[in-house]
Amino acid sequence: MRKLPPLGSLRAFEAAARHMSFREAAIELGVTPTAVSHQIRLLEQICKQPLFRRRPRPLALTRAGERLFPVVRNGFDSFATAIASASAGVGERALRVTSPNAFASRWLVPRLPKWRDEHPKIPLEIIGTDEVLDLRAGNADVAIRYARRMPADLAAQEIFRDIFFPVCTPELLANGGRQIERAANLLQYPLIHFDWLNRDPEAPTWAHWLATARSVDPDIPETNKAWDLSFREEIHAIDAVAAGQGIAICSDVVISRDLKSGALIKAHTFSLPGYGFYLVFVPNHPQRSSIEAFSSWMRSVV
Amino acid sequence: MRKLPPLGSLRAFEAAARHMSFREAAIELGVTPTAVSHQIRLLEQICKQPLFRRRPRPLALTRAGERLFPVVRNGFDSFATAIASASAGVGERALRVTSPNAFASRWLVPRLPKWRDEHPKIPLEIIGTDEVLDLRAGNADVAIRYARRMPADLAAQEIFRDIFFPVCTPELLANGGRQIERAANLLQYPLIHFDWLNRDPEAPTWAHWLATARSVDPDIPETNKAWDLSFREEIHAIDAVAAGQGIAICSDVVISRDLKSGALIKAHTFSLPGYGFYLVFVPNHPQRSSIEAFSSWMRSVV
DNA sequence: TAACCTAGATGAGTTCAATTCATCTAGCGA
DNA sequence: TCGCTAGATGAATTGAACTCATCTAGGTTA
Repeated sequence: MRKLPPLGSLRAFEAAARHMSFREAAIELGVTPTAVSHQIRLLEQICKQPLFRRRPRPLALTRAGERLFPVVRNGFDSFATAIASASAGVGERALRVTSPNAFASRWLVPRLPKWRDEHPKIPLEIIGTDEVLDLRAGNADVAIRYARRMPADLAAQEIFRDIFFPVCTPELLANGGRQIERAANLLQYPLIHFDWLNRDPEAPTWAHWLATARSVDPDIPETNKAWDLSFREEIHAIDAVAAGQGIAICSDVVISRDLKSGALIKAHTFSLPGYGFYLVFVPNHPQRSSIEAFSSWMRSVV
Repeated sequence: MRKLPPLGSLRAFEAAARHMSFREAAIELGVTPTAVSHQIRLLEQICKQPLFRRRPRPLALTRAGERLFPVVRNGFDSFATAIASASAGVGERALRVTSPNAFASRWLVPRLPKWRDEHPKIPLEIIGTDEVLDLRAGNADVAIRYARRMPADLAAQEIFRDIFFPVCTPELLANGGRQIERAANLLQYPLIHFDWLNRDPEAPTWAHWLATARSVDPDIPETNKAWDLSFREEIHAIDAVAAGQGIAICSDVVISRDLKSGALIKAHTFSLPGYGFYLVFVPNHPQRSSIEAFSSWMRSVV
């Protein structure tokens, strides 16, 4: 069984030994010399022998004191270093943001220069992954989570909700880039699909879009065709669309810049509801103010 | 400037990390789990990040916690070892007694078996030296000091006062071992001298003894002869006397056993006052009870 | 050599950081 | 689904740490 003395007594001892003066130790510790004297006396009682020779002056360590001093000093040095290391950079440390790949690529990364302009002192580190990282384990500071509902296990804020509709390059369309009026006409073009990780039957896939659009427009024929081109990840489907390879059902949020620039267009007016983008973080996170700044910026940036 | 957190918080953290349980840490530290929780939270605030992941169970260290834990554990281990080493053996440690050489040889050492009989649990370590060892520096626990007056700088007790008179073996004397009546007759024998460290003009040397005895017995001739044989240390002079090489002015205390056994005799009745034997120790010495036992024993042992 | 100054000691009284208590929450297992 | 358990929260309490008043010893200076 490990037995430790009151640690305050070690603190007083070490400071007095370093300064070889109770008075100076007291100044360093922000107490009176008497407090130092009491603590050292306590430690001497525990050790059952003197650790300092007080008389005659000057103060000197006894043999036992000399043996103990470097052990305590080195221990405290290592504590101070480790604590400084644990808390260092937290203020200066980049805010680590984890986000689904598509959102990181199409929404976040293109807007980073605007973040840097607005918040030059808060560097961001972007961790693009479709995996859900454990924030409590410290793997990231803040997560952008794409979910149907507000996550309940951590602090969360809703930033956006998106909708899904057919998207392609203007050049792809035979009508000179104007929106298609009859949904059935979409079937003349290659349909690009991507997987949804959660296997939600209501996820806005082509199959779901077509089935739902048919209730509004009975002209859409029943078909086994669900897609012509399929990708595992959303970001790759978007890349294929942008390369003019077909039409995909895309999130209006993720491709908002492409829509605004005209690089991509809404191929048909009918849309399906998507999910929400939530900013998620550990409650009372030390970088809370940076997180709040990031949240506000996300809501306002165009 | 080195900056340390409240050490109690490190204590709680380390115990919780070792047990990977706040509850068990609390049991070890003898506090409630709440106290552990508060301390760890305080430390996390200082580090500006979590050190433990509480949810979901089981409790786990964060990355920062993992980095801090071995540093703190190792530091505390080294403290506990050093403190145990500083206090170990103090209770079991021999009482270190420093004494003038002559007293150690002729008085103390021959009586050690009696000490062992009476106090089997208190071993003695005898440091025979005519040097004055610094008790405050922990070089010895208790000193037998031979001085004219009670030492004032430390706790002291007078044990004996001695007197000095001519001493020789019975075989040395031409009259069959009977005491010499006329002091002048002593001059027919080799006079053995030893140095007094303190150069006291009233120290009981042959010169002083003869000068003082002459005021009582005018028959003692003026003489330049101060000694025939001289030694640096008292113990060597006594050894020469015991070997039948002459007569020395000796302390009745130091050679009390030799006088009692008849190995040495008082060569003449005239005596000079000596000094006192004082037992000296650091006030509030941890082995105070052993010191008191030693003091009592010295006074009573024959 | 005496007076003054300073650093550490002693012990009673005071203070505040550490701790407890009462209550709540979340998640784990039966 | 319910009961149990471990950790969290915050106000109230406690006791170790600290201060204050006074003393002592020794170091320096005039």
